[in-house]
Amino acid sequence: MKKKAEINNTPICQVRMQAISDAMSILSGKWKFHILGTLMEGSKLGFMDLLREVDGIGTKMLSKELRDLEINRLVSRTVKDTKPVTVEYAITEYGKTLSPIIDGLANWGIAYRKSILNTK
Amino acid sequence: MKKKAEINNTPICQVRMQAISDAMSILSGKWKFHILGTLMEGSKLGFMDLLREVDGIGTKMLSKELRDLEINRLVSRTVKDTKPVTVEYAITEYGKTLSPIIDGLANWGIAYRKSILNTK
DNA sequence: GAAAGTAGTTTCCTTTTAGAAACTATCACT
DNA sequence: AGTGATAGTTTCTAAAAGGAAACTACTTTC
Repeated sequence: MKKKAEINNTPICQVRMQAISDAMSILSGKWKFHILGTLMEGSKLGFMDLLREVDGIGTKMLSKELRDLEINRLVSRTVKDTKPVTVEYAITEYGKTLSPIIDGLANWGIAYRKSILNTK
Repeated sequence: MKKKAEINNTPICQVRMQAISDAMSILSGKWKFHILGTLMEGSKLGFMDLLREVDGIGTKMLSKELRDLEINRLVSRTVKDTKPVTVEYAITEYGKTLSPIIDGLANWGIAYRKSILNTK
C-alpha cells in the first residue's frame, strides 16, 4: 500500500503552512526580532538610539529593517520638527500583538541555553 | 542632556537579546518551522514522506535541515531495519516545547492575512 | 569655520543560502 | 537485467543577505 501525503493535503494544514510562511517573510532577517524586542521595552527611540541599542547593527541594515517594519505597520516613524530633525520610532498597537511570540522565543532561548549547560 | 543607552545595558535585556539570537540561530532558514510544524501533526514520517509533505523542498535542503534539527535535539532520527531501509523522523519531547511558538506564529500569520483583506 | 550630532543613502564587496540535477547505494519485485 | 522504492550526497550555480566605509544634508555648538 502506497502512502499518500495525507497531512498537508487537508485545507487546515495548508492554511497553517501558508500562515507560517507569511509570518516568517515579515519577520525574516537577522535583526527584526531584535529591533522589535528593543522597541517593546524602550517605547520611543530615535535612529541613533536604536543604532546603539541593537548591538552590532549598521546604519544600512537598521534603515532597511525599520522601513520593512514600517511598511508592515509593526513600527511607526514620526519626524519631529526639532533642530536637528529627530525621528521617533515606536512599536504600533498592531506590532504589540507580536509580543507573546517574541517573549516566547526569548524564554525558549533562555531555557535552551540552560539545557545546554545542564547536559554538558 | 545626552541620552545614554539605558535599555540594552541592563543585564536582563542583554540576556533577552542573546536568547532571541540563540533561538533564531537554531530556527533560521526557510524550512525549519515547516518541518517542525509538519512533524508536530504527522507524528512519525519518513524522508520521502517529508519530501512530499513539505511543499517545495528538495532533498538537499531537507537532509540538511533535518540534520540541524537532530543536532539540536528537536527531531529524532530512527533507522528501522526494514528492507529497503526506512528512516523515521519524529519530533522529540523537547521539540514539542516549541509548539506554542509555532502555533503563535501560525495564528499571527492567519490574522495578518485577514487584516490585509480587511484594510484593502 | 570646524566639529559634532541628527538621519539616513550609496557603493562595493563577501558570505550565506538555496535550488536543480546528477549521482551513490541497497534492496525488492518482475 | 531492468524498474522503482528507500535515503540520502555531491557539484555547480544563482540569488539573497549582510557589512564596512564613504558620502549627503542640515543644524547647533565651540
